[in-house]
Amino acid sequence: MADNLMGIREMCDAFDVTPRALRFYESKELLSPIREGTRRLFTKRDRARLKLILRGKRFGFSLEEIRQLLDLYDEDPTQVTQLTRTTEIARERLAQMESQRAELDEAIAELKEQLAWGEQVIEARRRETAA
Amino acid sequence: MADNLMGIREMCDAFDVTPRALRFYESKELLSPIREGTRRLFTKRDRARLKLILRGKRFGFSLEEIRQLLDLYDEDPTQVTQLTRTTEIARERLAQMESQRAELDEAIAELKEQLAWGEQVIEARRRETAA
DNA sequence: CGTTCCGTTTACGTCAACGTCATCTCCCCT
DNA sequence: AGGGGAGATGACGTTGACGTAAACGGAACG
Repeated sequence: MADNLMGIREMCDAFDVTPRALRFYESKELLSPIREGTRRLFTKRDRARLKLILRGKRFGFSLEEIRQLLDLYDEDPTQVTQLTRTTEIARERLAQMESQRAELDEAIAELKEQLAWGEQVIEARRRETAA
Repeated sequence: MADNLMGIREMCDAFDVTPRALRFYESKELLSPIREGTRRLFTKRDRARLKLILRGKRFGFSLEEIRQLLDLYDEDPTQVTQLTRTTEIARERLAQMESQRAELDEAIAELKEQLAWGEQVIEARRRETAA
């Protein structure tokens, strides 16, 4: 329970990322490990954030977008104005995501059509050859 | 029937791309317009290929992947094996896209939750202030 | 004490898919 | 002859997310 802190190597192994990536995320202010001298010690907060970072990446968000979402998660929620701003940002992102989803749906539908066409042609060829 | 050939401007207008893009595709060997002196003349083959290129891009293929598919296609468009390979690749891509969409849906749901939470907090604050 | 690791900083390199100049050549119009 | 466009050819710029190399510091091992 005392050992909340992880070195960079442990982090890399735990999350399958490179040290360079972690330093890079820190430089972009997505992580803020504490320093023991010059070395980085990652807290449980850093680990939670990294998890979200990696998930965001899988979703196709840019690091900058992820940073904004992270800020949304932990920005001081006592100020109504701040909170209002962050929900605005969230709503924008949501709109983007939904339009992205729509585009993706369209592409999927189109690709399926193509696929069906291709398979049909293959089938026809096979019958020709067989005859 | 004689005027199979299009200048670069016509191509751009017809497909809504920039001249730079067309030259770039040519440099990457995705297109090979004939030359009248120094000028490019795009054939019907180029137009067919460009159509495929743009579709490929909508599907999220890289230009390099598209080039390979195009090459595969005119290596021998009558061979079933080639067509089969293409549909295999397409199916893989489709799977990727669908999993991507699933993740996106998940992310949208989470973000919506966050949003609802934020708005609820704002509402509560407002009532506090009003009281 | 020397070597081997792990870690740090600084800084330049990379890849994709073009955008954006800067120049240059032709051709047409008046 | 002068001007205006369209098109061509370099060649450098851009953005995002790191990779990679250089040069250094401290700890641990034998």
